[in-house]
Order: sequence, then C-alpha cells, then structure tokens
Amino acid sequence: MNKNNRREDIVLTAAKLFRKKGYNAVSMRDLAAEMGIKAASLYNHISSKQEILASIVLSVAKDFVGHIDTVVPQPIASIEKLTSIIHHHIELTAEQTDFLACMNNDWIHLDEENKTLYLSLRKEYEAKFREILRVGMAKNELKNIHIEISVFGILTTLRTLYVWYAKKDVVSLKTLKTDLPRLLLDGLID
Amino acid sequence: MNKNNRREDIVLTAAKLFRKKGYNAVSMRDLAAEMGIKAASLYNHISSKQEILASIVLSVAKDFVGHIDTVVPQPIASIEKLTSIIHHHIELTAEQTDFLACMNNDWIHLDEENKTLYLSLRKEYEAKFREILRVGMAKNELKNIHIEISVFGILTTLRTLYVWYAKKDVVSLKTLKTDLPRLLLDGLID
DNA sequence: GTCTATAACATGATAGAC
DNA sequence: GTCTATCATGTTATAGAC
Repeated sequence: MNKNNRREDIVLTAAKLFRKKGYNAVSMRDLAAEMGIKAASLYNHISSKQEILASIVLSVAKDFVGHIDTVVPQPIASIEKLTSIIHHHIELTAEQTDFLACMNNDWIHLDEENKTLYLSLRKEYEAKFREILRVGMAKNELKNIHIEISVFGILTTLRTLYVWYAKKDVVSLKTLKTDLPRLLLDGLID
Repeated sequence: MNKNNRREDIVLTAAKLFRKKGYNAVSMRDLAAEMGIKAASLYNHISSKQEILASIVLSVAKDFVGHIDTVVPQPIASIEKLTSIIHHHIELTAEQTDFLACMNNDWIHLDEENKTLYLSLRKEYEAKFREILRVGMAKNELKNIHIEISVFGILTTLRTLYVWYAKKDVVSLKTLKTDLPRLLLDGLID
C-alpha cells in the first residue's frame, strides 16, 4: 500500500470514528488502534489531527459547491434545478455518509483558518441556493414563502439526511429520490 | 442564592458553553471560570459533568413528549395538530436555544444509561408524530408521501431550528410561525 | 460553599532506534 | 514505516483547611 492509499485509509477510518464518537472524543490512540498501528506511526502520513478533520470537512464542502455550480447555469426550470440538487445530496449521503456526518457535527472543531474557509464555502452554497429560489419565486414557478425560511428548511433537511440514511432499510434510495423532492417542494397538503 | 438556584445557574452556563464549543471541548475548569469559582467548587452542587449533560438533554426531551401528549387526544384535524407541534418547536427554540442545541449536538456523549433513556423518549416522540401523519393520510387530509420520509423531513427541520434562530434578525418569530408551517405542510409548489 | 493541593490518568505530539 | 519511550499539558474528581 503506497503512501497516498494509507493516508486515505486513515482519513476514512477517522471519519468513521469521528462520526460515531465526535472529533474530541476520538484520540490518536483510538484511531491508530482501529488502523492496527501505534499512534506515533500515524504521523508518518498526516501532520496532525486537525489536518485530518480539515481534509474531511473541506472535501465535502467543495463537492457541494462544485455541483451547484454546474446546476446554476443550466437552461432548466427552477424546480428541475432544485430536484437535481436534492438528488445530489441523496447520492453523496449514500456514498460518503461518514464524511457528511463529520462535516455537520465537527466543523466547529476546525482551527480558525479552516473554519473560516468552511464557513465561506457554506455561505457561497447558501447564496447560490437562495438565488435559485429567488428566481423561481419571481417567475411564479415557486410559492412566495419567506426566502430565508425556505432556504433553511430545505438545506437543513438535506444536510441531515445522513442521520436518517443509517436507517436505510426502511426505504430505498429510489423512493427517497422521488418522495423527498415531493415532500420538500410539493408539501404534504394538496 | 440557595442551592437550587446555584445548580440551575451551573446548568444554564454549561448549556451555553456546550453549545458554543461542544461537550467534550468544555472542561470543568472552563465552566467554573465562567461561573467565577474554582472547578472543585462545582462539585458542591452537581455530582459530575455527565449529570449536567443529562439534566439538559432530558429536560428538553421530556418537554417535547409532554407537549405531543397534550396534542394527540385533541378533537382537531391532523393539520391543526401538526401546526401546534411546529409552533411548540418554535417557542421552545426561542426560549431555550442553548438547551435545544445541546440536546441535538451532545446527546451522543450521554453515558449508556441516559443515552438509552434519551433515545427511548425520542423514539416515543417520533412514533406519536408518525401516528398523527398516518391518521392524516388515511383521512386524506394529507398527501400520501412515504411516511418515514415525511417524519424525517419535518422533524429534522424542527430539531435544527436553533441553528437558524441564531440569525433571528433576518425574520420575526411571527413570520416564522406562519411561514414555517406553510413550507413544511403546503410546500413550495402550487 | 469555596478554597488549595493533589491524585490518578489521558491527551496530542515528537525523538530516535530499528 | 513502525516501533518504544517520553514530554508537557489537560482531565475529572476528591480531601481537607478555612
């Protein structure tokens, strides 16, 4: 196993543990034990516990911004854009559950520099999402519900999908992809 | 100041710190410093850091179950019941922001016994909420969206209200009480 | 009720041998 | 690349003086 794979392995294992117990509750000894090595050996592959956290959180945050950037310029209705975004959240949740959980729970433990970077990516994502809603409402494709409440309500549900995805035996990915957009966009009442 | 008030003060201060930095990142020295006393003195009022956390988390969890128990037997439409629950979440979020945040972020750090208790309260709440949706769908008051997805989507948003409530300058409590039920129940699309 | 002092241990990280 | 050994610091918690 070369150095990159080993590093990747450490980050994946860390994400799993951080998700389960929280960043602060996971010691470098815990992480090393899970990898089957000693704590000191970790430092041949990573430079600090902080670096691992930043690697996890920022990779997900960048992925989300990357996706919304491909959606925004498309010549499709607002509802289609929102559906595409919801589907991307579902897919990423399925593929990178631990990373998603880690981003949501532990970003607060990033050092000042990375926290600022994370929050600016998040702000950028929210601004682009808000703009899609604004245009949709202006074109009367969407109901005129308070825009901040709409942004918050939808993004919160999407961000927290991973919590619920752990119980995925209850519902298939396919059902999720049809019924979650219905819930978030059409609502429960006719 | 008598013993109960002092204890209460410690719990309120702890909730504030736990919310800001996370349970594990707050030491008893931090908490004592914030209270203007020494760490050792805390133990005259509480028996452990764990006990403080349990006190915070369980009080909120019990409040939610208590409220839904008053709503369930009422002779009103499902939509009215859901609106009442949404309003209760909004009110509690406004009154006990730190407690709500602490429950959401730090329940994972409860010891085994209290974690089990918390999860059973949470399960009980979800079951009662699910039943309201089930009846509403059976009576055709609500659309037939996958029930687990509906439960998840709505409760997630309500649980995470505190995150957004910190930016309360953006929207009034009154607007929240009208537009959040609209978003969650009516949806964005006509 | 609060203090000082301290026990007993866990933490992130590093140096240097192999 | 991994190990053992170690460091400096932080942790929860208690004993006993005032």
